[in-house]
Parts: sequence; C-alpha cells; structure tokens
Amino acid sequence: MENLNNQLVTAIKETFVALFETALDDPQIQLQKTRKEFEGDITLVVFPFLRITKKSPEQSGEAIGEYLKNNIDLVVDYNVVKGFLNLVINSSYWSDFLKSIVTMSAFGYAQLNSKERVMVEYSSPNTNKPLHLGHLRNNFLGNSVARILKANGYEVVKVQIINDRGIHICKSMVAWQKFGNAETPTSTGLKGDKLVGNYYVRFDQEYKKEIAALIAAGKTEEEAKKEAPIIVEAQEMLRQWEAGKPEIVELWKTMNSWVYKGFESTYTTMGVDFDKLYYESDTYLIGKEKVLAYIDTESLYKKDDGSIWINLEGDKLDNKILLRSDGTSVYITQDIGTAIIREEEFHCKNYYYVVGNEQDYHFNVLALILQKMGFDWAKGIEHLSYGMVDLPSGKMKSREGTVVDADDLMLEMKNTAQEISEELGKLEGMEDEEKQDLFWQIGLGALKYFILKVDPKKRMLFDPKESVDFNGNTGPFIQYTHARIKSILRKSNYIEGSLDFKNAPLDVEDISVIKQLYDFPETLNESAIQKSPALLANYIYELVKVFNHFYQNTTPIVKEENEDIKNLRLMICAKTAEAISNGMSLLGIQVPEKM
RNA sequence: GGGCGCGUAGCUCAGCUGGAUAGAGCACCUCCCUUCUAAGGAGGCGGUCAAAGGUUCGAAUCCUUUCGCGCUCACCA
Repeated sequence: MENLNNQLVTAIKETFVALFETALDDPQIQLQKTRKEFEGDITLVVFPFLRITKKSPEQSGEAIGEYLKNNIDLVVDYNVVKGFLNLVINSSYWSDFLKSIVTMSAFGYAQLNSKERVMVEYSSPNTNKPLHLGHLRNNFLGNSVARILKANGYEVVKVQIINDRGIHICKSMVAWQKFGNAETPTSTGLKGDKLVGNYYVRFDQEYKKEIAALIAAGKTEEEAKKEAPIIVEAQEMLRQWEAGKPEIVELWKTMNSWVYKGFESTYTTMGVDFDKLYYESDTYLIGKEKVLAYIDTESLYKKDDGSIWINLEGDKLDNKILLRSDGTSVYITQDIGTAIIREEEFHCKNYYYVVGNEQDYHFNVLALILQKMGFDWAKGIEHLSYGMVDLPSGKMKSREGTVVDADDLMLEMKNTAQEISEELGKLEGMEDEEKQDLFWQIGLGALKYFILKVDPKKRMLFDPKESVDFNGNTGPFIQYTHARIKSILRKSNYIEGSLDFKNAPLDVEDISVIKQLYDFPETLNESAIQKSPALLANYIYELVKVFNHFYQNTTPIVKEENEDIKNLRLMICAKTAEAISNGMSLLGIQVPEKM
C-alpha cells in the first residue's frame, strides 16, 4: 500500500504546479500529525511557501486545501489555523490499510536476513561476582536491540566476552583458599556466582584491615596498598596463572565453572541468550600478537623500557599504551585482538558494543587504533553507550556490597506481581504452574519495561518503590490491555484473518487506533536506526492508551449487533493485540492471554 | 585543566529532521464498575523547558557563553 506521506507529497507538488506554476523539492514539504485538539489527520505547514504563494498564511492554506479537496480523493476536507493546513484523510484509506495488514502475521517486520550481518555484544561480565542492576540494563538493552535489528532484516550475531582472567578473579581465589574451608555451591546451597562474589567481598575486607594495620605501623597509604600481604599474594597468583601452574589453573577452572553455572541461571531468568561466547583467557594473547604484527605502522612506537605505544595526538587524543614493559597486554590490547578475531570469523557490517558510557573514550580509541592499523571494517564499530543506573541512596558499589543483585530484584518483582494478582483475585481456575509462569511474566515485564522505556543514553534512577507500581506507564498496564483484548476475542470466537468488515463506517475511535497501528512499521524502523528500544516502548504505551480510550468509548464489541461494525472492531482488536505482542517481544517482554 | 554527556511539572520520564496553547505516569483532589477484565477511563491541580545572548516568519529543539551535575583522560579491567 502506498505510503500516506508519499501520496500527499505527490499531491502537494501537483497542487503547486497547478496553482503557482512552481516545482517543489521534497524537503520543502513539511507534513506532521495533526494535534489532537484540531480536526484533521495530517497537517501541512504553509509558512515555508509564503514566498511562492505571495499570500497570507491563511489564504495560502485555503488555496492549497481547496485544491486538494477538489482534486485528490485522499483528502476529503481541510481547515486552516494560522499557518497550518489540517487535512482530513478519506476514511477509506484507513480501512484499506487495515484490510491490507489483516493477513500479515507480523506487519512492519522486514524479511528475515534480508540485510547485512551485524554483531551485538552485550553483558560481558567479570567472573568474580554476581550480576547486578547495571547488568540488567545492559542485558535488556543488548538483547532488545538485537531483536529489533533482526526484525528489521539484519542477520544478527549475539555475543559476549567473558572477563574470566585477571587480578579480580585472583582476589576471589585467594580469599577462598584462605577462608573458604573447601566450601562449594553444593555444600553451601549457594549459587556459584554468589559464593565466589562473597569471597571477593571478603578479600576486600581483609585487604582493608591489612592496609589499616600497615598505616598504623607507620606506612603511607600508598605503600600500605602495595605491600599488604593479601594483595601481594593475589598478584603472585596471577603470575602463576599466566605461567600455567597446574593447581592454580585447576582452582581457576573450578571457581569459574561455579560462576558460569550461576550466570546461566540468571540469564535464563532474564530471558537473554547468546550465539557465541568469547573468553578473555583465550583472546588476551592474540591482541599482543596482532599489535606486534603491526609494529611498523607509523604511529606505533616502542619506548626505551620496551613498552609499546600508539600516538593518537593527531586525532586530538593522547598517547596510549598497548603493551606493558614486561610485554603483557592491557585492556585495550585484548579488545583489539577480540575485534580482529570476530571480523575474521563473521565479517559483519557493524559491530555494536553495548557498554556503559564510562567507556566512551575507550571505544573511540579502540575504533581509531584499528583503523590506524589499516582495518577498514573498524569503521563499522559502534559503541552503544548507555547511562548508569542510580539508586535513590546513590551509587552502587560492588566491593562494598551496596548493589542491587539481579536475581534478588527479579524475584522480588515476581513476588510483587503475585501479591497484586492474588489481591485482585482474577485468576480463578488457573493451574498453579500457569500462575507461577504468569507472575514471572508480569514481574519481569514490569522490570524490563521500566528500564527500557527510558532513553538508553540517559542516566536513570531506579526507585524500587516506583518500579513496584504496576499502574500507569508500566509493563503490566500494557500486558493487562493485551489480556483484555484477548478476552474479547475469545468471547466473540474470533478466528484470525477470517473476517471481512465490508464497508462498515469508521468513527473517530476506530480511526485513532488504526492511525496508531499505521505508525508501527516506521517506529520499528526508527528504533533500529537509533538502536533505541525506548522509542518502541513509548510507541506501545501510546498505542495502548489509544486503545483503552477506544475500549471505553465504543459499545461493547461482544454485544454489537451490526455484524460489519463488529467485524471491523474485532479486526482492530486483533491487530492491536498483535502489535502489542510483537512490540513487547522486541523488548524481550512476554504478554499474557489472561491476567 | 582537556574531552564527552546531561539539565523539561514536587518525583520519574516523553517531546522525531526547528513549527500551533510544551506532553505522559506517579503523588494530590473530583467523578465512572446491573457495557466486553477498574492493573482501566474522564476531569482538576502543577512548567520563566538551568541562565543569558544570537540565528529564524517561528527555538525545549540549532549556535555562542555562563552555571550546575556526571563520566573520562592509568604499565586497572
């Protein structure tokens, strides 16, 4: 079906040729949705044409409107307010649109894998502690962006890199060796990531004690931090790990395997997954090789102490170290290696890194270095930078244990959903298992929607009290509307795509919902361009509000006696439910049949 | 200090390439369940869009400056 705006643009060009003998360029024609308080569907801004029309804004609007009304079927009426020409679109356009999507099961979606291959990296945790609220934003965003890209026709590869080596994991290992009494997840009944995380916290406590003791004994703070026995021990362990000392490697493997098992369960609850995992322990040496291989590039240089640097001053950045004087890799070197491996393996058009905005500088540098090394594909690297999640009490600090644990939070949301549901008591006759499933859907839906509805770039505040409110602009509100629609469809024995509504007249309520549905494809496309699930989330909210108004202000469909009108409305209901369900699933949120 | 980002109602957030009287939700105050699920709907209260200049027929949106907040600039990851 021909796009409405395109049709109007063509018609307006024709108008200007006929009335003013002028050929317009597309950008001059500004169309926007008519605001609710005025009559009409689409508004043409006439100010830019005053030089051509040589008339007042009102007269110009009148002239254009009159021509359109008389000569273009699409436009049935118009009105002019100041310099705005409001056009009323023929309602047959809307019913034709509705008919055109009836048989599509996912209108707005592009053909699967019709576009290039792209990679989305997200999550990328450290293996020394459990996932927390910050990771939830990362995972929800990454997973949703991947789904949105896929729906837009891209072939998407979801990956994460697991930071499984380094001083942080050695800290947990040392603490476990010293204070662990051979505890295991089985012996304690704790999730593996929680157990290991506890020892990370324990390490920090001991470390702080030792520092305090050393300072009391006359050392400076700086000395104390370097000399505390427990940190020395952790560093020594890292050296032994790199040297491949069997019992250390064994311990490392064991503790990491605990963590992976814990992560797996958290990911399952979150509803996210990956096509390929990269482990830093596999890739960290490759970065070094790659850097050494490109040592002759003009901007790479070696200092007297043997460390290797890159000069980025020409790009208004600093000099950046790539290899330490002892020849070991730093963070960015590993990322260089990983990026190259990925390109060799997948040849993607774009590499999206979902990583917090505190690493903006790092990713600028990474892309730049790779380009300087001569990799053209590095231009496709894009950092999907998102803001931090704050708590009302301030910032989260994992070492001090002031974090909101991901598992705890998700469970709490599910429990809240359960309490509210049971209080409302609408779930008669539902099996217990089905109920539990529903509580998870609602609880997680609330959490995901709460996080995804805000612009990823912005820092956001997570207020637990507000997140537990299931009224208003929330996931459950949307899920509820879906359930209500499904109930209507059940009661009227609606069979998908099987109804025809002939020439039932559309009233304003019908049109307002259809118009919102009409915007779905464009919103889906725009959210892919901007990599913003928030756009989609806010669209769905708008759709749901419009539908609820329709629901409240039309006679109950189940009791509607005019078959054509009934069928029309059922169609609107079915398509709205579908758009809600598809849209929410792109946010990684399930939508129930009943609630 | 350099770089990047942010600042919209009491609170949390929308506001697309500049366009009409700046919108929602929460909170607070009214209504509406003998019409399909009230986790809903209708209405009220609440804003010098951080500030000042500039560009424009027209600025929350673009430019400049200032103020405030955050992040970042490690031989940490």
